[in-house]
Amino acid sequence: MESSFAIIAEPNRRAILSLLAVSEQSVGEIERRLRMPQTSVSKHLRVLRNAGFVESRVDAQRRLYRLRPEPLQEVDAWLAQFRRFWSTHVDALERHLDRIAEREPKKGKVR
Amino acid sequence: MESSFAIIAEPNRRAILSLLAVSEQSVGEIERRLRMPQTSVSKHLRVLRNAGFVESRVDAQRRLYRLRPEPLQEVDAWLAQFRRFWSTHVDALERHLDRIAEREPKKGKVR
DNA sequence: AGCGTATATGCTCATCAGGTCATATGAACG
DNA sequence: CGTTCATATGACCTGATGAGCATATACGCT
Repeated sequence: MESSFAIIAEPNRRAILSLLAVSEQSVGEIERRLRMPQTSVSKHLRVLRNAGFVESRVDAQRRLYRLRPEPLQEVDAWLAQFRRFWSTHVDALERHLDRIAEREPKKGKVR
Repeated sequence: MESSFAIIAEPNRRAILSLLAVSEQSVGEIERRLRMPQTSVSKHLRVLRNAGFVESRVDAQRRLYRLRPEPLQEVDAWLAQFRRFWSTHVDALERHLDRIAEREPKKGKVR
């Protein structure tokens, strides 16, 4: 389970991360909110901790988990190479639509 | 193989996507550039096409593959919920360091 | 038609990850 | 100190998936 991408491939882990994005949570809280067996929550948290996505803090018998930003930033960095492509793609689409609009001004459907 | 996240969990598929981010490529070109067996490239491309990451165009015996933006944008949208957290986290860290610096000016270790 | 090139598909195998159940650890509190 | 609450860990099973190999399809050229 090396890459950060593999970690967030799992839907339950994404749900946990989304929860933690709001605020620090205990295992029990996650368990209740996601209606997921405690043992499963603990295992996913372990994976997330090993991969650096979360860190835990002890509060009596509870462990409070909070997010750590680095791995998600890594994913974000990988996505960056495609952002350039998105805009040019959108531009191309717009130009395409413009061409159609110029060539076929028959239908007056344009508001 | 539902989610876009599962698709990009595979390293070879990420490599293919990165290649296509530069420009349209044929299967053979991908095969050579990534030094990956053709049959494997074709299979990954199939997965990518089914998930909407790429589309193909026919050029004689070749198939030219190009990127499609939507699924990656979906991933980007999911990441958005954490961006807020990144900045506040950096701020918190800075405030924390500031507090330490003010409270413990004993050790002259600070440059 | 026949051959070479380019790509796709089907099959088998091995691996791995997640769910579940049982159980262990560990702290709080009477 | 024994019980209860909160969390972690280990074992087993099962399903999914990627690699590799063989083969199929399809186009172009002579």
